[in-house]
Amino acid sequence: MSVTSRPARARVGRPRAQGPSDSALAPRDQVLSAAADLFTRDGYAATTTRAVAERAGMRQASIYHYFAGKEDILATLLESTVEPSLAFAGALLADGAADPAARLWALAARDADLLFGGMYNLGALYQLPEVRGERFTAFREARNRLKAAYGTLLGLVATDATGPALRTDLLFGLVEGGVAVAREGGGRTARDVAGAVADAALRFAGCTPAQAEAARRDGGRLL
Amino acid sequence: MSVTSRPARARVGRPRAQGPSDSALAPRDQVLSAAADLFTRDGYAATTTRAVAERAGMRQASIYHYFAGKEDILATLLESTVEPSLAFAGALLADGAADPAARLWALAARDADLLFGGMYNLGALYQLPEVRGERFTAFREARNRLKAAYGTLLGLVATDATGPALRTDLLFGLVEGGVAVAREGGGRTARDVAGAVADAALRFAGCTPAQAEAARRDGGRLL
DNA sequence: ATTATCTATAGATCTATAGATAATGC
DNA sequence: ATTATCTATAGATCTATAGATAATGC
Repeated sequence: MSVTSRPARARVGRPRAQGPSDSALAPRDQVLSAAADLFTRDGYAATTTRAVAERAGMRQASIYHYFAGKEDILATLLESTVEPSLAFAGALLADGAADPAARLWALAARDADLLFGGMYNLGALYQLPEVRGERFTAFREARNRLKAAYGTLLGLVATDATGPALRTDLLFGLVEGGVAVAREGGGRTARDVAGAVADAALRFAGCTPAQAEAARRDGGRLL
Repeated sequence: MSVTSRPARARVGRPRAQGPSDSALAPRDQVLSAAADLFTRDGYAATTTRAVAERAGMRQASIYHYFAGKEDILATLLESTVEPSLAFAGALLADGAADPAARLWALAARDADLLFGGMYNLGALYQLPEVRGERFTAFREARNRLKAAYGTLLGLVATDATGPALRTDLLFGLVEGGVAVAREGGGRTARDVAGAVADAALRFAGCTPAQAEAARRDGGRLL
């Protein structure tokens, strides 16, 4: 969802039937933003292209000027969501000087923030049943690379190596499970939930309270 | 999904076009079973009533003999899934003699088994976006009662009372997050995952390894 | 008579395409 | 000339209902 700024005036092309948009987003990003809202709330199959277009302020057919089809919109959202987490994970893995527990905390905190700290609960997209489809293989591969980064850091923190793959999956599930927690509402900020998730990740990795405290402090500097 | 046994012969009513079913299930349960399979795999909106009926061995219109509509099928599945967990939780809460950590372990283990230990990954139903709809209020209320039971046991185990509601939500999310882990496959049995989830719940509650070991042993007897 | 099923279909979508149109750019 | 949009619609569904039918029960 690259937020391209829109030229202030001089809009080429036929005007919109609903009147001009007051959004600061480029039209393509208006579509993505509308789709993020609706897909995360109502799911992919239950969201019609008409609903996406209307929320973006244009007619149903007009979204095909920007996307080849409905699946293309979801694929774009998924890939642009996982990318920043993946880049951050790469940087953390390369930073051999920092404490592994601090790096794990930072990865979980940043990831949680990206998953459900924004305007939309983008992490909910990951759990849509449609994401298992072939069109989204590139996204799933990126997500697996992110999981591998969790696994590497977890291996550096937790010394007992019982079922490392399962432990990694559970840790990953813990972070992504924060999505459901954040969605419950309950008057909590996403930042609270993200922090609690990152703390739980340390506890899960077997840190003592003292170690966790230090990791949290040092991890905060890595953000 | 009450598994009513079917009379061995003497089938009243017009025969099925696809020939008689070789399932041991009553027709209504064949529909529920088919729907559980498809809803958990493909989601609710993406599953057509035709697909459910065909998998159940009958024609699309015939499922309306057993259910008022598509939503009714999902509501039935949801309610019958949460009920056993809720009954077990009630029994555990009443059992004041047993160690709280052992009871927490037992609740998580049993719940995980019900969520993803069966033939279908029924826990995936809980995360369908449609479940937030009004038709499923009764289910959501039952689920909140189950969450309250987790909260009560967690409060007895974990002495530090920082954000008890958030901690409960995270713990609940950890257990339900096991659904996604079990779905990944990876050659693990659901029982492995359920055990790992229950262990993680104890670690999350702040148990030391020695306490967790004892709780696991005693909790196993409560199942 | 009762039951479980069937066939047929109405009415309401939903996605994607075809082709027109109303702006600006040159 | 190029662009972003529009209107209109084809073709493919999908859910639910109406009413017929082929069994058993009495």
